[in-house]
Amino acid sequence: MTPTTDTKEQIISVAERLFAERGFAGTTLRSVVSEAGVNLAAVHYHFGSKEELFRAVVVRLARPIVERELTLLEELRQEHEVPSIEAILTALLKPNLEILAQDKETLVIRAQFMGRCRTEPEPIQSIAAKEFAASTEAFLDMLQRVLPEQSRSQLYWKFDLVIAALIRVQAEAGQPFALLRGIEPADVETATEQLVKFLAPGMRS
Amino acid sequence: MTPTTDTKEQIISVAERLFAERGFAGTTLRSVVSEAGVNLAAVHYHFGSKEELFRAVVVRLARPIVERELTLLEELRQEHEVPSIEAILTALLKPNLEILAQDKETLVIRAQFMGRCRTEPEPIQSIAAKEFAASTEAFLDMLQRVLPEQSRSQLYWKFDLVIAALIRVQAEAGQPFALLRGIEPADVETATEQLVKFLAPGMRS
DNA sequence: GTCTATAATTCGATAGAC
DNA sequence: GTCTATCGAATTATAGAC
Repeated sequence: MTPTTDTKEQIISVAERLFAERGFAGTTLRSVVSEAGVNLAAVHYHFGSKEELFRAVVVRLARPIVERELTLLEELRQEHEVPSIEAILTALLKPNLEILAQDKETLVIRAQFMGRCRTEPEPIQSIAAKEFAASTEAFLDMLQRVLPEQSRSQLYWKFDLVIAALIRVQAEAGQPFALLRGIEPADVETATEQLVKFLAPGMRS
Repeated sequence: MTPTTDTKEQIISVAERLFAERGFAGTTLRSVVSEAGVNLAAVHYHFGSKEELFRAVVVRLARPIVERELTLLEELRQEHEVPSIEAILTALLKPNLEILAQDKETLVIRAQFMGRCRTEPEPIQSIAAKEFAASTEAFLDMLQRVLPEQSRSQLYWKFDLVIAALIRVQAEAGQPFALLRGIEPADVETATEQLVKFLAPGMRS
């Protein structure tokens, strides 16, 4: 590890937490560098601007999630001609909740950050959307194969509500009565199952 | 109408839209007064601070919705000892879709604003929660009577996902593939029914 | 790469004339 | 109630020494 990498990663980690807690506009670079223990100028040296720092946070978080989503979807396609709704939803939801549990300390932070990505004003939201939405069409196509009797527009708003539920679960993670309360992998497993159970019947109706 | 009321209402209306689009921290009072065509000092004269302006926006939006929610819930209570899940969800969702659909121009704005209320950092979120959550306990109690076998925390996160779905439907209203495309009473009726169908099975599971 | 110092702007809030 | 003018603080971003 070079000192550069340490500083960059340190900045990204703190920025991730503060963006998650306070949003983009609510987060100042001074608060980031203060908590990161680095100099203010380091942000502009390594990232160029506040906006590019946000992109760096998104990229570090989104890439492995989207990758795993597409992998699970491809596995599903090879195993079954027509998978179950539950299996498809699990392939969508699990990577999102799973990756949050890799590090106990950052679970809540990353969940909240992902929720923020969908609610930030432009052009911030688009920065996040480009990294996160790579798998959306793939999931819609798969759902259409399982539910051919439903119109595309019907699948569209239902899929939208699934994402809304996921985001809400992520954003509320760690709260007293939230679905995703804990930090153990078992909690993520349980949360995924319950969320699938909650959403799957509605997809069919 | 006194000039005072006009100015106050004008500020609230513009603030509602800008808070919805850019969030609390992302909205400057200067942008509000600029679009409202009033003086910067008028905000502090009428509301005292940016935070109190936010509260004024919340109050104007939330009060009639919460009132109608509680009315429908009370009617339900007098009609049936144990109402159906569908009836309860309808009492919750219909006022929200109904009121927002009264004016097409403000529909999306108010929906986005309601979404923001749940994602703003403290102390902003609490300001909104106090006005919106007046009916939350009533609905949770009613749901508990219909679903006594489910734990309170389970009902809590499920109720939370219902609200998340509602807000998403509102935010997407008017879009080509959205569930709520039109603003006619028939559209609201249909959207409510479909949304209830989507959510009710999950409440039982 | 990291630092200090500061430029250039913008913010919420206020004082005081009218 | 509404206005101009401005304060004091905070912001992003940069210049330049080391």
